[in-house]
Amino acid sequence: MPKKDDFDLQEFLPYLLNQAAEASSMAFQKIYKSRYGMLRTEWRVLFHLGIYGRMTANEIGRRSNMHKTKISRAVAKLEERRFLTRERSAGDRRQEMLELTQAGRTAYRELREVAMAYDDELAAQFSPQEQRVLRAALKKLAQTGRAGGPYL
Amino acid sequence: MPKKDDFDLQEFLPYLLNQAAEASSMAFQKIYKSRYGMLRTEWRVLFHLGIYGRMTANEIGRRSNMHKTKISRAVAKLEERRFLTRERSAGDRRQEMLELTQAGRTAYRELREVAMAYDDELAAQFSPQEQRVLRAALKKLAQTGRAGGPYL
DNA sequence: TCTTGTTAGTTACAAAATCAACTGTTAGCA
DNA sequence: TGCTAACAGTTGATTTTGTAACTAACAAGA
Repeated sequence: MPKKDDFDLQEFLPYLLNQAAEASSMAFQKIYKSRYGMLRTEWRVLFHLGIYGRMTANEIGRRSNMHKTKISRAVAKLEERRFLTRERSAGDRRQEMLELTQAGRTAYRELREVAMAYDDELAAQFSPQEQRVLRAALKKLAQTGRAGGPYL
Repeated sequence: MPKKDDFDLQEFLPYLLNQAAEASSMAFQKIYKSRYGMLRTEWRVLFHLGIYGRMTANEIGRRSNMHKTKISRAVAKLEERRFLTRERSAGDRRQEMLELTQAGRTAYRELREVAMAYDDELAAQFSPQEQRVLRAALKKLAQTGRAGGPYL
């Protein structure tokens, strides 16, 4: 019988995190995909504008850590669907201010309700203590490779 | 001043998990990509065979939760690079037994060392208690949408 | 044995992500 | 002013993924 290796893939954090992320994204994805035909990048842009209000594509990129080409395409899609408008900045004409339309805000609010309910369901599996530890740990891990975090 | 929305994207678990997963995968990805030209699916297949020994593509799929087309392509790539061999099963000639070659085992062992060291580094940010809570929570979340878990 | 249904794995095509090069604009400075 | 470098955002080419349809093999019952 061939010696079984003792490395446990299920304990390897990058792998485990990916499994958890994918599994927990599924149910939410089904909704924004089927209900609005959106992509992941699209709901993210929608949420950034819904939560923080007017901002440029660049700032969305800094906050969300998505590449600017992804954002550019997501913005184009959302504009096409009349969920947002762009306005070239007077001060710096390279950048455009993005802002949700009424329809965009409505979509955002609906999806936000779904997200909140879903998050509650996910979190309900854990004690308040566990939730705190989990969220704090995930935030730390999300800093991996950035200034201030390890591995850079 | 427009009312700032109170939904906190940084607390939304699917989003937070994704951020943590991506950030923490980066450093490891750099290594298997630059050193072996591998894709995520490829190191996963390599690891499954390295850890558990001979198995079929199908079983890798069940364990890793990757779609069979991804696995099929990863296996083809790994075979091309002479990291594994396939052998059609005598009992059921639809399936093929996959097994690492010597070169495959060497690559696996090297990457395993990297993975273990990296995981240690990541985990070092947390107390033993926090680590237990984190890993347990991630395993639960990874079950989301499966039989036995919520949302199905 | 024939039919029907299921399974393992592959392939073809469409959708999406990545990467590099591009446009137009601003900023710094000689 | 005129030159160069940097920056915001877009576009096009390539790579990777996802979806569906496919082949080949098995299984089970009429």
